[in-house]
Amino acid sequence: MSSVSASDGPADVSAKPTRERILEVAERLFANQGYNGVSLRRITTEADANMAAVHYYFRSKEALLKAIFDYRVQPLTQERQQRLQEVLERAGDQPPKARDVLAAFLGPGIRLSATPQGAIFNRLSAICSVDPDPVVKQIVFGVHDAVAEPFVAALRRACPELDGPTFFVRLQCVFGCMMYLRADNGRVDRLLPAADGEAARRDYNATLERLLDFVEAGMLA
Amino acid sequence: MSSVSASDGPADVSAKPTRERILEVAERLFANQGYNGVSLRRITTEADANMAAVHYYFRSKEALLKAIFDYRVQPLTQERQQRLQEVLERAGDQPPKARDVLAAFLGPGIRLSATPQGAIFNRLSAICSVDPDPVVKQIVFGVHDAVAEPFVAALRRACPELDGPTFFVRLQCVFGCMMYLRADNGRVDRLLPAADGEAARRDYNATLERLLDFVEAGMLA
DNA sequence: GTCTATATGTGGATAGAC
DNA sequence: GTCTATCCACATATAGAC
Repeated sequence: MSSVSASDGPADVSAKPTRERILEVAERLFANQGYNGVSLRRITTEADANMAAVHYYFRSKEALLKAIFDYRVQPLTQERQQRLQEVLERAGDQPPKARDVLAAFLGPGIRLSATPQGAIFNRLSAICSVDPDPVVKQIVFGVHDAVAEPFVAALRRACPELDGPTFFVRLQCVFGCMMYLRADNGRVDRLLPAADGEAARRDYNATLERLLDFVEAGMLA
Repeated sequence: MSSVSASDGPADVSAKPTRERILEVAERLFANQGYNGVSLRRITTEADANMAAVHYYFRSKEALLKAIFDYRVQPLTQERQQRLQEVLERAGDQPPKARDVLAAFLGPGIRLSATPQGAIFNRLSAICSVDPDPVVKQIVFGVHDAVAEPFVAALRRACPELDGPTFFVRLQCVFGCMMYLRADNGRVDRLLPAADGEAARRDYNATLERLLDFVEAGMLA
């Protein structure tokens, strides 16, 4: 992203090295049309490169997707882990508050939508997390499992009164809410006044609070 | 589904007419690997037919997917509409209860998972609803919009105190929960004891109640 | 109605020049 | 490091025999 010269903006993409141009274009196209919906030909054409460059830099299409996720997920994971740690330290020996745990996990992802590039990755992440292709599934689940485990353990401690299957269903609901918001697939826009969707998207911070209100109430019901 | 002769079960698929064999196999394969992840060759091979039969009966791959949805969604829509009407009639001039509206919309879909064929269609429906392919999106959104609109209007009346953007986000959460449960993508199974997931899946009726507890609390928070 | 054979297009991957 | 040209597998769709 941050390249050698001061860039004029996302449009001035040809100033960056070929490898980064490919990464950016692939991320955007995958986010809009899915991994299997975009050909390497299309990516290289729009990145002002050629097919061979992909195999030179990434070896394969699959490895290109993996590179995108590795690059983007690392800072996300770090922030999540740090926030969770703070929550757990504040709680001391007591179980943490459900809302705090949820905020530590959901916040960094939702806040990504503050930047256009982050919003693109959010859509990519959400789309890939339900992609039926085992290649895609393995990459996405793999990069997220490490950070999801301590979060789930903390949330479990925050809701000790729930039985196992209930916690299972509710955790699915939490993932579903997060996924759907990050995917932002336009379904609800077809059913509600356009102004409401625009207002919600304008303030991602309020969106996070609204999401937390929803999932906190759901987990504590 | 209900064919001429008393079938021995889903394995005895060759007793049915070619058109129905293709429909069933395509539904199952699409549900597991997505529309673009399955070739007509694979479908016809497993349905004990050949490529040309698909074009004879359905004209194209896209029309085959549409036929699956038309066939499955019709009874679902009818049940949803009837339950919603009952809820509205019970409420009279008063706004309906949010939980009743949610139950009318979510119940028929979740209960589909009671039968293996229904569970397959639920996965298909969920996967396709986030499929980035515009062809797929148009088919799925199209068949569901008609029934979603009165449901959304009723839910809006049940939550009059929410401002527009908040209702927008919360409705996205409701769709996200429904979608994720119906997709049942195995993500949460990787993070929780296997017994909890199995127990939850065994009793789809309890799953529906757990889902309703979650989304009702979320909408009324 | 059901098949084989094939037309036609596009995908990922690679060889080899520069 | 970057390109052109090409290989090969597989996709949808269709023509035409039976």
